[in-house]
Formats: sequence, structure tokens, C-alpha cells
Amino acid sequence: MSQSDTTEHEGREGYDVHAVQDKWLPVWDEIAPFRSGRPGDPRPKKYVLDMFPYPSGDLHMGHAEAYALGDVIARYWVQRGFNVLHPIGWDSFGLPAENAAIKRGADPVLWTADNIEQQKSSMRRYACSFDWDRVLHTSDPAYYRWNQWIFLKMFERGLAYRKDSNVNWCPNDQTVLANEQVVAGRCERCDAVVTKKKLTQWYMRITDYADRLLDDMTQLEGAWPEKVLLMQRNWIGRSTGAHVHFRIEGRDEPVTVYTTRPDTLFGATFFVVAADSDLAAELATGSEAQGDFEAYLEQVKQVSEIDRLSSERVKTGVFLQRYAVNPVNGERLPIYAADYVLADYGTGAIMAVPAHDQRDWDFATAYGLPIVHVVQSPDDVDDSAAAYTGDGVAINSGFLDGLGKADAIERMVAWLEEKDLGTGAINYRLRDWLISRQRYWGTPIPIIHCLSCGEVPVPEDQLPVVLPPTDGLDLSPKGQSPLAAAEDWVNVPCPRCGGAARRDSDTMDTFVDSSWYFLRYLDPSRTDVAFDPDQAREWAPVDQYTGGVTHAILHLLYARFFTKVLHDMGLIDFEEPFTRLLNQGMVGMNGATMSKSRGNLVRLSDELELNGVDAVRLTMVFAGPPEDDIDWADVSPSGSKKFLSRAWRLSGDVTSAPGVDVATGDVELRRATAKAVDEATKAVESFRFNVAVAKTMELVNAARKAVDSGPGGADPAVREAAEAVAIMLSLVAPYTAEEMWDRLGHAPTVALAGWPDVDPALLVEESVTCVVQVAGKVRDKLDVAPTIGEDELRELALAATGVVKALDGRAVRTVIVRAPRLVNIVPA
RNA sequence: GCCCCGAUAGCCCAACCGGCAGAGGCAGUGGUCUCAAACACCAUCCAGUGUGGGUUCGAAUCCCACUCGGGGCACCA
Repeated sequence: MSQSDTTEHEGREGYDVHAVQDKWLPVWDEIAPFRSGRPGDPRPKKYVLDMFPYPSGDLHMGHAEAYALGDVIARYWVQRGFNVLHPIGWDSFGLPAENAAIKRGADPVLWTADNIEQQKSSMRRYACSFDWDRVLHTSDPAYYRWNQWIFLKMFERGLAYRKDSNVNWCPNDQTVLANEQVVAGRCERCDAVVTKKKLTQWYMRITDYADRLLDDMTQLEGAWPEKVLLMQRNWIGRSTGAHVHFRIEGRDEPVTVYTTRPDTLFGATFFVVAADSDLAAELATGSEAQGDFEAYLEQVKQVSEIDRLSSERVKTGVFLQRYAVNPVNGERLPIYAADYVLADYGTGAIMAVPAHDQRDWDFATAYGLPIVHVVQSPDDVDDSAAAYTGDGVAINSGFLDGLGKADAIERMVAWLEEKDLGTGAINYRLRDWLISRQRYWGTPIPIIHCLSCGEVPVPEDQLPVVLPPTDGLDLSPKGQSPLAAAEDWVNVPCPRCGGAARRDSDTMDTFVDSSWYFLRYLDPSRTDVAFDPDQAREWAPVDQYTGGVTHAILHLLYARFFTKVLHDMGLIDFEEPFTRLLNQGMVGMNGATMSKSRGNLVRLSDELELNGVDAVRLTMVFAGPPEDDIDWADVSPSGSKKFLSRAWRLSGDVTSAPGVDVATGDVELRRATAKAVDEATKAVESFRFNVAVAKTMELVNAARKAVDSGPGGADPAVREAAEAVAIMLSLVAPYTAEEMWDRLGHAPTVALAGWPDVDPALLVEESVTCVVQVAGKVRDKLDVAPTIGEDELRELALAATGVVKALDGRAVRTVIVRAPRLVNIVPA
């Protein structure tokens, strides 16, 4: 080997990122600086959590961004002297494992384990500051046993129940979907057009918690992104209005409708029931319209969810030859069955007020039904062309006439309540959470169906109900859970009566797994409890949560729901799981989401090979605000690498000894260091990590100048600056930081060095530049003491040569003085 | 259709309570090094803040309208 060649080639660049990575990894393994479970640790606790990954293959650029950002936060609090719990695990149940099994015959257990191992080793190399003693994965029976336990507790409380309903069905994945998993009529996962299917399924009664989920968001105000709170509010969709009971001719029981506009009751001209509701079928039965209705219902069922939602679709329906009676004026309202009314919102029936509801207007126009205006529209609104939905004075409305919208609503509700014809009511857009899935790779639902005893919970001492092995099972999607075919597994005696019974063969939605995993990290090896309430009191709730905005409603809403349920069960003393939330953006390439099919996929492993771990992490953090998307084409990992090399070089230029008295160092550089640390601190705490990096770069530049053309590398201030750089960099570029720390003569690890203290005296500038404006234009600048008084500054400013020239003899009207930075002189 | 968020240099981004538009980076340009180049190093150029109005002594920042971009919801009665 030619030594001189290597030195010349490599030596020129100097900083060998791969060698540095290989050097420090084993050292860190030894020190384990991020272990949080040490007994007697006196540091205050902080729980910093990153959303756990799904183990599909190796880490990609998205993971690299997410974990780089989460790591900055975790490492920062460690530097600030906190005992930081920063765990990681795997959300390892789900379809990809199952699909791999179907496609390649891979055992989901082994496939999952392999991927976890791969990701784990990549995370280690990526220098994630995880506490490796607390790893969990949700497909582990030791984990999902507690899913089953929680499910049973919820079953006991009536929060988990089975019902027959029209559910979202993904024809591709051959499974049902929760409402939250249907995006614009398509399957969130595979993009197939979702259809409806009538099935008996398991639900969780999240609607019982709608008010608390909504109202408790005030606690999160300012600590969660406004956008996420808004999305959750919209999703829950609370509306206030009234229930109104309508007598139906030829039916004993009245039918109740929900309306947000009880003030328009006098304008109701017809009545609509959801075509797919039981009520529609009942009303049609025996009427002349029965044939028409059945034909219509068939037709409705054929329409896909997407077409149904299309806004330009004309409204259809069928007259049922029946009548409802308007309780306020006794008018007969023809009853239609139509698919623009939803069976599962409100009561599945509405009073139609075409003059003041656009959908009713459209239907009335299509079917030639009367339109009666009961709210006075403003003069500039043409209420003969479209429904008027705004505010206005009630007209043609008997006792409501002359009242504004709010008063009319209040009056009508009072009237209805007095006559026992209705009540004020609240409705939600949120539906109960459908949790059963007809797939293999998930938590088995711990219920046994017995012909004589019904739904019988699996006794707690028989948990976990472990998935049967895949041998001999056909995992391909067929609309029924593959578990149903595992005869040995599915056939069990009833725990209650001992008779022949069958296990429930559905598995749980994987969002159940992630709804409480943050509690399991507290003591993942416990076999007697899901989590230890004492540990929960010590660590939880999560102080800082980081993850993608894609989970704004799904995961975050479910986790909030579970937290409230666990609170009500007396297991935890808080009601919100995540005190602070940071959403990171996504990584794209050339303006598009990265994907193999687009051909714009950037491989993380290639980037790591080319530029090293630190440069990739730095690029992610420096690219912009964390919540912004990153376009890899816009950023420069090679630039990051260059900067790291500059920082590294600085550590080699320090010639003073460790522990030297920095107070004797160059004041100018000391000020620069204090300012950089101070500003970086504020930036990190407000999630402006890109700014924190910029401040670090600034300090490197200042120190460089001090070495090259200032007091030189022997000045203690240069050491102070270099050490500050190493510590600040340790959040983002741990290898470079450690190598710098080493070259500066310190023992590892810089991760525990402690955040630099800032001497406030160094932040006070000895003189500041005061801008002197005349009529808002800068005419002169003065060097003044930061403590200068207003009067003194005014005198100085008025005498400044630039000012005298600009005033050119004109009189002065006002002088605005903002000491010490600005004076604005307004001429007459 | 409704609701949010954003728009600053060729590009990614800073700018505290309204107070000199520039912290940092990329790209560019000029130089040093080199036989030459790459690398590295040093230096340097670059916009008046999407458009139109308003408030103010003073607006990137506050208000109104519009344009463009991004996101959410979308028959929820």
C-alpha cells in the first residue's frame, strides 16, 4: 500500500467520515449514553417520542428525516441535563407482511423479524439516540396480549361492541376499513375504490368521547400544530340543532329527524329517508311504491363511493307514496327515499327545506316539489336561483316571523320542547371506530362465539390468544379472515358453558396497536401488566411527540381516545397522551413524492455511502423548518459534508489545552460564541433547527477568522468556540461532534458534555448602531452606547451631518426615538 | 363548493413586540493552490419581500381585496 498516495489524496480532504463512524459506534455502545432506566438517576425526566416505523424493508429518506429531527430534540434535552426517555419500536402488524407472505411465501413472523433487524442496525449506524433497552414490536404476543386485555376491558364497559351495518369495503384488500381510512372514496392504503357492504363488525365507541376529544383540545392549543387541531375539530364535526318528531301517516311511531335549522321548519315541503336505511325499507313495504323502491335501492348499491360523492351528480330518489306531517303547521309532506341522505348520520331521515338548503333545492327542482321561503334573503341575493342558507329574518313562519336566525332557532326549540315535539340536539360527524379486519397479520379479537352464551370474552388468564402458524393457511384475501380456516385454532369450548364454540376470527385494526404503545415503552418486559401505573406517573404523558402529519386524524385521534379510556379506568392520571407535537414534512425529489415507479427514488444507503451519516442528518435538519417538505433536489448533502469538514478542521487548529481559562480569551470571539449559543438555544426550543444550524455555521466562520487572521489558534476563546460548536453539532452530527471533542482533548462522549452556559454579560454589546431616518429614509448612522437615553440620542441625531443635510433647513415636526436602535425625524 | 396555510435573491431559507431586508447554505463570479483540472481555501455579486389598496413617523411583518401554490373537508341535514 502506498502510504504517501493515501495521505496526499485523503489527507487533502482530511476528514474521513466513514473511518470516524467506525471509530465511535463501538465506543458509544459501551457508554450507552441514552439509557434512561438507570436506578437512582437524579436528573429530571423527559419523555421524547418519535412515531414508530412500520418494518417494511430498510430505512428510507423519510425515516432519515423524521429520526434526524426527533434526535435533535432528544439529544438537546440530554445536553440540558434531563433524563430523557427516547424509545423506539416497531408497528409490526399490518398488510405488507401478509402480502409478502402471499407473494413470496414468506412467513410473516420471519419477514417481520428480518426487517426489524435491518432497520435496527441502520438506526444504530444512523446514530439515533434511542434507549435500546426498551424496544418493543406490536406483533409480539407479549405486546398484543395487552391489546386483547384492553379490548376486553373496553368490552366490559360497553366501549367495544358488535353491530350490523353498512361498512366501507376495500375490494382489493378484501377487508373492511374504518371511516378514517377512506380518503376521497378510496382505500387509504391501496387506492382501490371503496364499496359498501352490510356486515357485522366490531366497533369502539369513540363517539361517546366526542365531546371530550373536542373540548380537551384547548389544552393542546399552542403545543400542537394548529393545522392538526383544526383537522381533528373538522373530523369530529360537532353541530348543534334539534331533533324534531314527525308523525308518519299510517305508522304508530313518529320518526325523528336531526336538523341544524329548526328555524326553517315552516319551509319544509317534503321528507327524505336514506334509501339504504331500515326505515326506508319499512315505509316502502306494502306501499304501491315497493317495486320502484326496490329497483332504486339496487341501483344505489351499484354506485361506488366515489361516484356517490361526486358533486355534479344529479340527485335521485323515489317517492314512497307515504306522507309525514309537519308538526308546526300540519302540512302533509311527501316522503322520498334518496341516497343523498346518509343512513348513519343523524337519524337517517331529514325534513327537506329546499328554499334554504342547496341539496334539498336540487332535489326539489329535479322532482318538481314546492319551494317555500321562510328566511328573508338580502336584496342582492337571488333566492329564486339557489337556496339561501345565510342569516335573515323569519317570514311565513307563524310565531317565528320577524326573528333573526339565532333567536328563531332558540324560539323553535323551546316551542318543540314545550309541545313534546322535539328537543335541542347535538350531532357529530365522527362515527364509531370500526376495528375488525378480515386479515391474518393482526391481533386476534379475544372473543369466543357460543351458540348458547353469545359473545363470551376469553378469560384473562388465557391471554394472549396467539395467532395460529401460517402453515396450511390460505392468507390470500377472500373476504373472510384466514383465521376462520384454522380449524384447530378456531374451534374451542365455550369458556362459560363448555359447549362447542368458535373463536372470533377477525383481527384488530393496527391502529389499536399504536393507540397505547407509548405506555408500553415504560416497561416493555412486564408480563403481569400492560404498563406500570407508577412508571406512567413518573414518565407520562409524552412531553414531546414527533411524526408525520399523515397521522393528524387517524393515529392521533385514536391515541387520544385510548388515553381517555385508560384514564377512566383509573390506570393513568392524565387525559392527553402527547403534550407537545411536532409534525415533520416529507422528503420528495424534483417536486414529487419519491417512488420507484416515478424513477425519482433517492436511496438512503447511497446518500449515506456518499456523504456519511452526519451530512445526511445535517441536510435534513438544515433544509428548512421541520414541518416543511424537503425536496432533495433543492438541498446539498455535499455542502453539509463540506461544512462538517470545516468544523472538524477547526478542532485541529485549537492549540490551547483543555480547561484553559477562557475568560482571558479574545472578547470579540467570546461575544460571538455567547451570541451563537444563545440564539441556537432559542431556535432549538422553538423547533427552528435550521436556524440553530445556521448559527453554528456562523460561529465556525467566526472562529475560522480568529484562527487565520485574528488572535490565532492558541487563544482560549478559540477553544471556547470550538467546544461550543462540538456540543451544538452533537445534536445533529454526532460523529463529527465526537471526533472534534476527542481532538479537543476530551474523553467521550460529547453527547453528555452539557449545553454551554452563556455569560449574559457577553450578550450585552458595548456599542450599537443607531439608524437615523429622516421621513423614514436612512440618512445617517451613529455608534452609541446601548444604554443611551432618549433625550441624548435625540440631540445626537438632530446634529448628525446626514440629518442636517437631508433636512436642508426644514423645520422638524416630530422626532420618534426608539433608543438605542432608531431615530426617525419627521420634517414639517 | 367550504375551510386552513403559505408566497422574501437564480434556488433552499433567516429577519424578536411594526424599526438598516440578510443569519446560513446551494448555485454563480473572481482569486489562491495546481503543469492543468477536481478538491480545498479566500473573496465577492445578487432581491426591496406575489399583485393592488389601506393603517402608521415607519410595513416582509397589521388590515382588506385579488393572483398563484400547498393542504384539509366534501351530499354530515
